[in-house]
Amino acid sequence: MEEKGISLAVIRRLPRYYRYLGELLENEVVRISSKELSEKMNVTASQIRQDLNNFGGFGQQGYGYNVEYLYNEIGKILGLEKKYNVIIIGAGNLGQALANYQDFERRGFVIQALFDVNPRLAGVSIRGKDVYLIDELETYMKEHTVHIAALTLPKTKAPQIASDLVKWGIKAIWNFAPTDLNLPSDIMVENVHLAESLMRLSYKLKTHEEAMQKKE
Amino acid sequence: MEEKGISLAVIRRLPRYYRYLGELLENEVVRISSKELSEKMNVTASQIRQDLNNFGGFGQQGYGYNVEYLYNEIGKILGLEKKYNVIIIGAGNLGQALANYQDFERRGFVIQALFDVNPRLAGVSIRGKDVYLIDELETYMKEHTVHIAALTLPKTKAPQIASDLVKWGIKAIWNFAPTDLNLPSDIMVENVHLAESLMRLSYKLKTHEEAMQKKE
DNA sequence: TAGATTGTTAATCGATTAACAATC
DNA sequence: TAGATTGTTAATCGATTAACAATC
Repeated sequence: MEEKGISLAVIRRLPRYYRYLGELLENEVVRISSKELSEKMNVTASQIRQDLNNFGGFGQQGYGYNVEYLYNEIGKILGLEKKYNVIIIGAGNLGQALANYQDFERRGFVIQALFDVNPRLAGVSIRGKDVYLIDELETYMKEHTVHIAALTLPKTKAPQIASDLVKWGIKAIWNFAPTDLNLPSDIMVENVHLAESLMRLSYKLKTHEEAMQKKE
Repeated sequence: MEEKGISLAVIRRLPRYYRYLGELLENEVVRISSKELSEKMNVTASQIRQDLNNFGGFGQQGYGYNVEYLYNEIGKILGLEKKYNVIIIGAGNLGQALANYQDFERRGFVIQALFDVNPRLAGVSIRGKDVYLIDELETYMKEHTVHIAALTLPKTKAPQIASDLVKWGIKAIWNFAPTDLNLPSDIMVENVHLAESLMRLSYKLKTHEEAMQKKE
């Protein structure tokens, strides 16, 4: 059942397929061909078929793909049929924003608690989730099963907390701090570097403007 | 001066180089070779040299790269010497988190105002930035120069607001709504799809766990 | 000058696209 | 059965790595 060496490029695209299929499902579309989907998504039909066939044959010749079936299969590939317990380290605006985001719970990511250095936040509750003082993190980790920790704290504190979390048994980190965490290779890390994203936008804008000026 | 067809892969890496060089600069490192940098960043020295040479020869044989000079040059490439006026559409937690993020202002992204549908938020001020009612957006756009709009609103509203913004002259959109915006090709869009990022983490976690079980 | 390291060309590797036989 | 569309192999394209001559 298990697959070897799926390329990172494919994995990056999977959630987008999943989103489009979810929308088709909402619109009660029953079947779709790789060609139709490719037109909606602005990719090639070939790529869709290649990507999916990394995981198995989900379609049917002459018919295409059953939307609901494919949606569920991609969900399984992404591990969305499981429940994950998530804690948020750093209860500032961004941490609170994540705690408030209902979409995550729908997909099986259950936010259990938040932690912050600020004693004024400790004891507060955000959407029914308690905020604890960061000092309580070690005890919490020992008493609960935590799958994922979201790091929404300043970059100065992120590396230390991350290695503590690893020590206390965390297996995956969703890192929003603008730094790279150098953790053992068996710890899964997904970075969200907002500043880098904004710089890419800036680059595009600048380059586009220069191209426009050239034309004139 | 202007370059043709820099690949997206290169552009994605530029902000990361910029970040590492910034840290070296803070630590008062004067020069660095592609080899040293490659070891810090976990990439090949070859790739660093290739990437940089897309934009010109910033180094010196036998010496390496001057950290400050290279930092500034990459900053220029990314368009960070310019000031950009940014508005945030959607003053919920995420919008407020962005408004509070000081790093952006440091890099020349000046958040000018927020907009929200919620009348209770209108009139409020976040870190000195006023929140306006969304109805005032059209007038605001006509009276101000706005370079970038960050969309931190529900996906149901994002496409409509995005096309309104285009109509009113926006040139770049930083999209946090979990949907693709289909805008004219001269509008620059950078997506931040948090749910997709989390799904990739879920995939990695699931795949890693399965690999572990297999070993046993 | 000798040593170091770039800039750049060539070789390799991987990912995307095209094509088509298999088959529903 | 004929038409459609997949699954998959082969061809192409692009990105990464290796190598080395240029040169500081």
